[in-house]
Amino acid sequence: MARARVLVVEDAEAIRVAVQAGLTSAGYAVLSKPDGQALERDLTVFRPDVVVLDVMLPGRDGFALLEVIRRSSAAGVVMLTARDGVADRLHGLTQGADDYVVKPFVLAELVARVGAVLRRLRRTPSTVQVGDAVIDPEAGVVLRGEQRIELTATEFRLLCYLAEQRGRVVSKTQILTSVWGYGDYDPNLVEVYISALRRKLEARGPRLVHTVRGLGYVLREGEP
Amino acid sequence: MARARVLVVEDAEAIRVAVQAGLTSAGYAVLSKPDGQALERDLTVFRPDVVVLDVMLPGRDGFALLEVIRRSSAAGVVMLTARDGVADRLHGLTQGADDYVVKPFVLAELVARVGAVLRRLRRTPSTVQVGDAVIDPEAGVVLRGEQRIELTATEFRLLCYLAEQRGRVVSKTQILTSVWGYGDYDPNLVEVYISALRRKLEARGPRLVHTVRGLGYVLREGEP
DNA sequence: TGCCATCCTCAGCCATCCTTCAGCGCTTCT
DNA sequence: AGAAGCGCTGAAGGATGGCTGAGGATGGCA
Repeated sequence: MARARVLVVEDAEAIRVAVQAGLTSAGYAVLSKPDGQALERDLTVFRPDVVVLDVMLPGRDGFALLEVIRRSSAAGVVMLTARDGVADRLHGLTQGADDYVVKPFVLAELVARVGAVLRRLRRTPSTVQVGDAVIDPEAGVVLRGEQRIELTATEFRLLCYLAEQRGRVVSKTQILTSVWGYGDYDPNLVEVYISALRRKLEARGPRLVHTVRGLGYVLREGEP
Repeated sequence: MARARVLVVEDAEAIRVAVQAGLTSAGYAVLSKPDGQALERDLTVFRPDVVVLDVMLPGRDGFALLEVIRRSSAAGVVMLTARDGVADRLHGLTQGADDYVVKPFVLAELVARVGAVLRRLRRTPSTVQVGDAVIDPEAGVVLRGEQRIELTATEFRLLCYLAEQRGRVVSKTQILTSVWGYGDYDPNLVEVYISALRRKLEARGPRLVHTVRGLGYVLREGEP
């Protein structure tokens, strides 16, 4: 099942860590940042479905970032504000935030609000996550941590197939017919491409494509 | 643009009158009722864009009415609740209210929230921004930084399609059917127009139309 | 009618990718 | 221990996909 992605921008580390933990255990893929420094990059690379945004930030403040988000993505925005005044709450909503939470807040409430915004946007995330790798077949993007991985078309199709079947062992024959179509191909072709895929995907990080000798390959994190 | 319609369901007359006055002077067309008796009828006849709904009502309560609204209309819902507990707030959001206001509330805040919900529902960004480029399909204008870019009709339609699908890889076939319609066209046609588009759009500035070999093209800023 | 901008086709060039092959290491079976 | 089987990887050619300049066809406009 594909997970929705949430980007958290919050400078207070205690809160950031807590929010990350809460959202992660609620089943979201979370990326958290202490500031909006690389916001544009994060929006285009990580492509969050929802951004949780602190109002008070070093550098550009939350409202400035909100405008950036609105213009260059379709993500929902939940703002965090320490200021309780009606004026600020109005400001946040008027500027076009989808929702806001006043600090201090109950973690469960933030999680519920993120969920509500997602439901409202009726986003159906298409990405697959395995360990710290994110595969987005629509966008043609593969991430490992925050790093983009460049793959050729065939490598990408192979990875997408493994991602679709992740956790399941698939034979070379299955892979051949699914990725290369019907035709007379050498099983070694799969080996060659698995090899290339590993070289790129597992350059910095633990193994994700596991060999099951005599049976085939599995995509999953952790031990074979 | 036509005025947005707001239906208010609130049994306390003082509040109902105040809310009606506030929303009316904010430019909305308002219909107010003391209960949800004729709710179905009001939804189909008055066809509100947003319903302001009290949680505590004689007869069916707010949550029951919320379900009715969700089933038989596309209206947004702002709930009014006298109870301040987190449990109820979560309940309201979980049930699918678009927002809620806790009594007693500042009238201006309710108005702002109704406005926010409306904006959210109508969230159709007319312009798309990618990097320092702005594309306005309705106005037929393309900007790169401060500079206007002159495009031919076909180039513009191509760019608009890419902008619509920004961040997503689209194949030449998809582009052909979307921009040129059904017909027998050579995929090279797309290549020719991508080439022309790039010459104009990326004359002064980094690449925005990226080639994904074997898959198609993407419009996005930053790395391929 | 004649001009001009735009649209589409064609063909050559280049870079990259796909596929095959061969050799090596590890595991498993005799 | 030896042989056989399975999987991994580097190298290399041919094949493919993508880019671009040129030119004919089309249609609007004076």
